[in-house]
Formats: sequence, structure tokens, C-alpha cells
Amino acid sequence: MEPMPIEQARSLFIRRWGEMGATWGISRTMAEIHALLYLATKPLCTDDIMDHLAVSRGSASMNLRELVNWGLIQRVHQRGDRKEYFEAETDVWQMFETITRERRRREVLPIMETLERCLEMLDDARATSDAPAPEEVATYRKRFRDIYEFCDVMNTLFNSVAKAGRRGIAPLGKLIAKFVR
Amino acid sequence: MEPMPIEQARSLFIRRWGEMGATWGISRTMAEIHALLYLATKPLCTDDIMDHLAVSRGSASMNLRELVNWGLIQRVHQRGDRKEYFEAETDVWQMFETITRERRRREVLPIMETLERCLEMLDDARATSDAPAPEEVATYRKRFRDIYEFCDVMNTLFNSVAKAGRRGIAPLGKLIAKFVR
DNA sequence: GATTGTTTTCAGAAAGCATTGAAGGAGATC
DNA sequence: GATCTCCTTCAATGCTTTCTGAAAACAATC
Repeated sequence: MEPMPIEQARSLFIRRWGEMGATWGISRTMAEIHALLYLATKPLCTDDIMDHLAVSRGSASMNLRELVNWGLIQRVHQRGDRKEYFEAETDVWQMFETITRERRRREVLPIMETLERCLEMLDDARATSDAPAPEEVATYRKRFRDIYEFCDVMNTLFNSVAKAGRRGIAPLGKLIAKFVR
Repeated sequence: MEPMPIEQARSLFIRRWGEMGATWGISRTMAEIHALLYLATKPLCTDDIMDHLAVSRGSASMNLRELVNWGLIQRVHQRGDRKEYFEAETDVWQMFETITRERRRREVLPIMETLERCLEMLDDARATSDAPAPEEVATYRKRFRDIYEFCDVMNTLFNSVAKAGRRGIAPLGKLIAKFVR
């Protein structure tokens, strides 16, 4: 029997979302589970996921936990059923907000802290007796500061965009398009 | 002998940049080479990189090529020297522009094409004799469209930000901030 | 066109990651 | 408290990516 077009669409999307995740440092299976839940019209349980994606119980469990940690999916209880069900956030702007917040915390902040420490070290460098070439220190300082400031600006920008987004994509799109011109 | 603070700062930054790359789907070594070149005050050759990072010639060669492909570093010739030297782009806004352009081409566009195809499939689904639940089709359509539009807005946004770049991202930031309020 | 210095390639080795499956745990139900 | 159902954990396994090192290719110089 031919799979229905709607099934084909789903499986195509899931496959692509998985590939995409892989190039983004997210495991293929985790991204696929996310895609499956994002499309689902009702909460799914672990067995649903195992069946659909042909993965082991262990893998499903681990990846689901990780997705819950990221805040991209939620556990939901179905009354009168002992199984646990899962449901994805479907508001893409909320998703964006969640992902950028987490990535900021896990990845951008550590970089910024490191840059601060590096800048402090440069100050120490100036204080040492055997002075390093002062213009080299100046160059390093600029390189460190440039990235630091970039992170800072991006933090602010992403915050605003996440907030703006929820009010509706279209107005924001128009606003930006006008700015570009 | 104690390493000088400026060396410490460099090695700390390189290490962190490498770890960061790893969580971003960029190989640790490639990110480290990039960091090394980003800080360097003059072009470096393959041997410099091998020495500093303790990697093999093969690995250095491969990763350097990849970085050139991404447009993040350039080959430069040193007059009267047969070796090839490399130099990183140091304008962070230019880096941002380069990276987002490439990622868009490699990753966002394919997703958008897939979403278009998925939407077409849903149209086909409506046409088939054994009709799938129409409200399920409607839900899928919305989910696909939401991501599509999100990508669209993000494309525009990143374009604008890259253009605005150093010249001042502030006006765009203000505009969006005003919109949020 | 041989020599020398440099880069690229690639098969095999190593490292890093994700997945499996079975054992164990935690709760609900009888 | 025994049983049943489902969830989690983790050591072992398999897969993918990355790195190595030597050989081949290339290019400049004599």
C-alpha cells in the first residue's frame, strides 16, 4: 500500500530536520524526535517514538530527557494511563526564545567569561618585568574586545527579536525589510 | 620557565574557542586553527600551526583548506618565500556576514525547500480519494508554514544585521526595541 | 630535467559519540 | 507484598568523524 501524501510529508520533514540537527551539533535522533513531536497533533508516548523512528527504548529515553532539559518538549500525563506522554512547544518564537536562552547560557556566557579573563591577563602582562611588545598586547586586546562586544550586541538583539516575534512574524518582517532599504 | 601572561591568554582563548566550535558542529582542531590565526599579528604558515597546536601536517592542511572554503581565512604569499601563509579575517562583522551567508546557503535554504515540498504534498493529500482528516492537514500546514516564515524573517534579519554591522547595529536594535515595547 | 622544498591526498588508526539492550528502579494495582 | 508496567541507567557495541604519516603531486630553482 502506498503511504499517504501526508505521511510522506511528515517523514520527509523529519528526515531533513534530523540531518539539519546533525550539522548543528544536535544528534540526528534527538532532532528527529523533536520533529516528530513538533508535528504531532496529540502527545506521544515513548513507544510511539520507538515505533515511528525505529530506535531503542534507551535512546528514546535519553533523547527525550535531553529535549525536556532544553525546554523544547514537556512531559504530560494522560489521565488514567500510566505511560508518560510528551508534547512539543509549537510556537516557533517560543522555541527560538528557549533555544537562544539556553545556548547563551551554555555557550556564549562561557566565551564572554573567558574573554574577560584573557583581558585581565593582558593587564598582568603589562605589569610583568620582561615586557611583551606593547603593540602586540594592544592588538590582542582589540581582538578580544571585538568578540566580547559582538556577543553583547547579539545578546541584546536576540532578546528583542524573541520578544518581538511572539506578537506576530509579519509586522517584524516588514519592519526589518523597511530598515534594509 | 613560566609562560608569559600573553601566551597564557592566547592559549586559553584558543582552547575555549575550540571547545565552543565542538558544540557547534565545527571540529575542535579547525576552530583552534581559526582562533590561532584570528589572534596572530602576522600570517602563519602550516608549520607554525603544526607546532603551536601539535597537529599533523595532514590535519593542518585539510582544516586550513576548509577554513579557506568557508571564507574565514585567506592564503597570502610572502615575497621571496615558497611557503604559503594564512591570515584570518579579523573584522567580526565581516566574519558574521560570511558565516551566516554560508550557513544560510548550506543549511537554511535546504530546509526551506523541504518545507515547500511538504506543503505541496499536503495539497496532493487533499486531492486524494481517501481523504485524510482535514483538520490534521490544516495543523500540518500551519506547522510547516510557521517554520518557513520564521526562516524567512531570520534571513532578512541576518542580512540587515550583517549590512548594518560595524557601521552601527544600534539603529536596528533601537527600532526593534521600540517595536517590542 | 633533476633537485629541493612544500602542499595535498588517502588508507588505516584512533578518538569521540550515539545506540543498544538488559538489569534495576519506581510506582501503581491487586 | 507480589506483580505489572513503564522508565532510567550504563557497560558494551557499533558507527562516524577526525587525525596521522607516508607517499604522491606539485612547483620553483638550479
